[in-house]
Amino acid sequence: MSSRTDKKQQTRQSLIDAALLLLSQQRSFNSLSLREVTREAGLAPNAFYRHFDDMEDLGLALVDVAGQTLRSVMREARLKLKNSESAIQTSIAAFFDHVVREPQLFHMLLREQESGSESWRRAIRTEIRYFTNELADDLERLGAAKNRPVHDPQVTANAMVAITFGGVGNALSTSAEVREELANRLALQLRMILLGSERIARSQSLS
Amino acid sequence: MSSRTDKKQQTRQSLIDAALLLLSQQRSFNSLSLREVTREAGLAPNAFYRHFDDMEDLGLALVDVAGQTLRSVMREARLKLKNSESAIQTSIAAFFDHVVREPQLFHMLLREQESGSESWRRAIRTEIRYFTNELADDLERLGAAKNRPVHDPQVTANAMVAITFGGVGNALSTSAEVREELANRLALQLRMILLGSERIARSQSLS
DNA sequence: TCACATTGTGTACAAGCGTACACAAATGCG
DNA sequence: CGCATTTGTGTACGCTTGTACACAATGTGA
Repeated sequence: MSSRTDKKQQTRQSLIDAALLLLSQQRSFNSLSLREVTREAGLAPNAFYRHFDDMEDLGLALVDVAGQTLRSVMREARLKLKNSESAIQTSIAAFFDHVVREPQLFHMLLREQESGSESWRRAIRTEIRYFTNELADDLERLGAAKNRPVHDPQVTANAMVAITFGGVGNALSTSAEVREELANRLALQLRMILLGSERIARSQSLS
Repeated sequence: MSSRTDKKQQTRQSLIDAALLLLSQQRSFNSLSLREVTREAGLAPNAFYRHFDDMEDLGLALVDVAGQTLRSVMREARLKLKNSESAIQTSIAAFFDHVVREPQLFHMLLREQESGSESWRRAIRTEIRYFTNELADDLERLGAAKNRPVHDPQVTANAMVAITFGGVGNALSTSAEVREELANRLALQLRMILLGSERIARSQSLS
């Protein structure tokens, strides 16, 4: 259709890509300057304003992208999950794989959860809550199916997500071997939570 | 003795205090400028160099302070812990109390764990590992005393710390009521981990 | 086709930054 | 005491930043 709006989306995307490229392990988003991003994208500084109000605005777009990819990864993992025994292991593996292969987005999510502006934090927590909710559903469903009850799926899922995100954060900055060790440790920790949750559920169903 | 070195320590501290003051919920450390800090401390910009090489250097000093206070809080909590039944609840309460009353230091720890330079991250992880080790010791000792075994205390403690730090991070930006709810949720989650760890320990001691 | 709206450029400016340098005041040591 | 060192100040610089303004190119709709 309109070749104009196409073009616009394209350069908008190039700004996003530029920001993502500049966003390395060591550089936080708000250490990026508007000029730097446009430079990387091969644009004049002023062109930025044709697409975003602000650097903060760009940041929100990034959070959005990160959330979408996160959800898509989860969906994939859930598909693989059906014909597998150890749900935890495969899910973690998928998650690690994705995050390690494309660390910038996830790392930004992790970092700006604590550092970003109020609106970013809200956006990020919404994404994480979304993630948590889906996991809670899974837990409840699988728990019922396998006759392994889960106490307060929401809280249980929240714990699992918190631990996973923290663990993955650590894993980002290490070698592949250490990473595998971390993945195993994480799996063990998740199992602890599940077992504990089950135990509480059982002890409560008695009374 | 030397009134000179005294004075020096004093203004050094004033720089640290100034940085801490500027470090609010919304401002990350590396958004602070050298000039800003000296301004807040009532000094000329150049005076900064008499005390620190760099802003990064100042940051390391802050991490150090944060680690010390964190450990002191833990020690206090451990004292209270001896004559109490529910170890988890009281520990969490102490931890929350401290962190909420003086959020800047802890929040910086949390935030720069992901955003800071390599050396900061190392420093912060060292502090956290320290914290984790002490908890692991406690777990093992208390577990043996109460005949409630703990599987791999290090890993168990790591999980508890990860969850606690994440939870406290959330708690920093909410009202007192929500905070109490979060504290309760956290306590439940920690209990899950402990129960799960115990379960694994028992099942392994059979084989 | 023609006028308008849109997207991007070039120039410019004021502000803030880190830091180099020369210097003042105070302190400590021989 | 007197000289050297230390701690802090004032000035000055070159650089980067965000953004305002005028303008060019180009696609769009009447």
